[in-house]
Amino acid sequence: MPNNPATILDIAKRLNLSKSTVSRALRDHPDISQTTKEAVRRVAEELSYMPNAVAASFRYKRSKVIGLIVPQISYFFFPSVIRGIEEIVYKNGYNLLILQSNESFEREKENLNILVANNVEGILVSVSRKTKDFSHFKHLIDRDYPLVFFDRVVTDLEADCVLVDDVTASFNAVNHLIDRGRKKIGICTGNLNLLISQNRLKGYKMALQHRNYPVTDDYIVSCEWPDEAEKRTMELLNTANPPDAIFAISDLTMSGVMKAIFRKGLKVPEQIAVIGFCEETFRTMYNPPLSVIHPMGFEIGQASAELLFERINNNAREKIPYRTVYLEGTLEIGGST
Amino acid sequence: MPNNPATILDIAKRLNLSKSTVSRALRDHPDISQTTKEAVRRVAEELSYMPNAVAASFRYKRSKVIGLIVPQISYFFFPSVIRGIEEIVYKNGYNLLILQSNESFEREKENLNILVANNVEGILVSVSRKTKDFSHFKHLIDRDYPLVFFDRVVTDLEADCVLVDDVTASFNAVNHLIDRGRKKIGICTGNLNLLISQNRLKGYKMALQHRNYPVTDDYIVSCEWPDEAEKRTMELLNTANPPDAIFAISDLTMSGVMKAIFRKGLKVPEQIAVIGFCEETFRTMYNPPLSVIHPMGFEIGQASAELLFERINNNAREKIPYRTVYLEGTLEIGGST
DNA sequence: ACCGGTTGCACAACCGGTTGCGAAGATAAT
DNA sequence: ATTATCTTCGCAACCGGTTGTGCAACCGGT
Repeated sequence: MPNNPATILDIAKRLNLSKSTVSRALRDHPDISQTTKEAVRRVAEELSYMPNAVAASFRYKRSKVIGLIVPQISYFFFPSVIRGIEEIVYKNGYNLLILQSNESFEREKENLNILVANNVEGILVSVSRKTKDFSHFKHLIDRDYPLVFFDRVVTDLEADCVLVDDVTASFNAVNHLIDRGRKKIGICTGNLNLLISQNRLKGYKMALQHRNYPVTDDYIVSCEWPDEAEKRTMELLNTANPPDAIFAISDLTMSGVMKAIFRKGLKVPEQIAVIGFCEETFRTMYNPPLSVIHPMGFEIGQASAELLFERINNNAREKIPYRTVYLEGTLEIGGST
Repeated sequence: MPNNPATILDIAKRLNLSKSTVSRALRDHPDISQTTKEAVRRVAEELSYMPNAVAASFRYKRSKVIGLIVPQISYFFFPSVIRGIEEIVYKNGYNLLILQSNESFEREKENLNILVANNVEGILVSVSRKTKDFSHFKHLIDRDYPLVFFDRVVTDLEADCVLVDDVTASFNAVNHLIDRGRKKIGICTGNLNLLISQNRLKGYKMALQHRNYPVTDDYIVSCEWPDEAEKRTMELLNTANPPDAIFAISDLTMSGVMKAIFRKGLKVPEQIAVIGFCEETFRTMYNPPLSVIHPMGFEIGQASAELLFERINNNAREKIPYRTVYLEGTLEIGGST
């Protein structure tokens, strides 16, 4: 049983005015007299009129909404990103439509369709780990649809991207572990389909090679979920020659790593050191607070939204060239190394 | 620089057909011949046609979108709720528009306007802790706009609500602490403007009275954010007669409580016991895993969405009476008590 | 040849807000 | 009094997809 919200026409009828006059009165158009404006506003209030944004955006293609697709809203990274995005979005007078792909390629494609079908003026995406085919994005980019990738960006596609310099940050993190005297350093990485996982693994390997440490697959575990991270880390800890330090590439993997360490009863950092990409809220949940690389969630959100608005607001004839923004993921030393 | 997406008219022109025929062909209407349907589908593919959902929803008021307003997407409770909601929403062929109020009354009102202005067919809300005036909700409910409150529900307003039986669950939690021999039980609660905080405090007090324990304000700390929870808990722990157990009413407060305990260097559960409303992912992040009351996030999400769809799909003449669904927050004993 | 029924499609209205254009009435300038 | 200008507002089109209605063309039966 829906409702009959008052329209602009209801106001017009009450005052024996035309639609256009009411519309202009509400938008404070100079053509309309002060008395009429006041009358219109009074009746609007009386009928508790609420403008139907869809009608206007439908006609003029300015929905004032931008869309966001994230793999999932859990833990602390993506919520931080969202806060960063919201800040910029609200500042520009826009609103944000949030969708989760739940790490599903199909859901991601469908979400993209939903956003386009709903006339959003631009889209921010962090791709799902299942996504190997990027044609659904390419279609939009080819049409100059404003689109910015962040964190989990895509390869082989000309587009705006915002991410931390993963290789360098990982290099620094592992270097730090070596500085602290760790000899056997493991890595708990995510799905290697993702560029971000590849790059963080690359930084890890580079650091080992740089310090003339051996690189062995035995110390590399790759996992999709915290459960799996816990399981694989536990297997690693149970080997004859377990690592004395672990680098976790995200808060999800870190969560699994820490669970395994807890269950194994190891002392951090005495028996095993731990470092990873973790937001402040997350790192301080542990005792002692973890040593981390700051994943820059908030800043990534801000930067992505800013890039997007540059594209949205670009009325110039010439196209903005595609840009990639790298943020520096700084090291924060806690008690876990 | 926007784009010119293909419309149904472009397809019609190419094939010398009318708009209506193309529309019906795409929707597989029986009136249209198989050959025409195939031709339409071929051209649609060729032009990479994407239907403009706004146009249709604008005309027929069936946007197939429902809106969600949460205070914030952090920690683990609301993400769980969102997963529960999504399950039901997708099953019904709808989509979900997520907005954060960021605990701001103004933002909440604005978000509500945005959702209505965007023709969502129903709204799910967990109110901000700043909200004391509920007239913005009342306007909608009076118009039979489908609206369901969950978790942080409202008082003095006839509406559908979904929440855990907070009084009973809290009663059980504190009872459990007493069973474990704790004598001085503190509570870290949230903003007492919220009914949920009031009820959880009520359950706490009832349990103490039930077991003939004194109820003193000295053991009651109320806080808005994890930072504040940490600070207030620390103050409590530093008093001459600190509690030997703390009941935290949410994962946010629990996070602060645990930080204070860590900083104070207390052993859990030897020196201090801890229990609270925490999702599984959160409770197992600690070592040992916490004793908790299951906050039923996923189930709350499911139940709220189901109530909402009952209202959305109700074409009957008579109105559905408002219902309140209570879920049981079961106790899960971990190592913290 | 006539009639009833079916098939396949076109026409036009509709949703609500915005805006270009035009026009009536008031006022000012000549 | 006539013309030019300004003020204030109405008319109608538009956005894109959906659907009620209508109507040719065709088919089969008598």
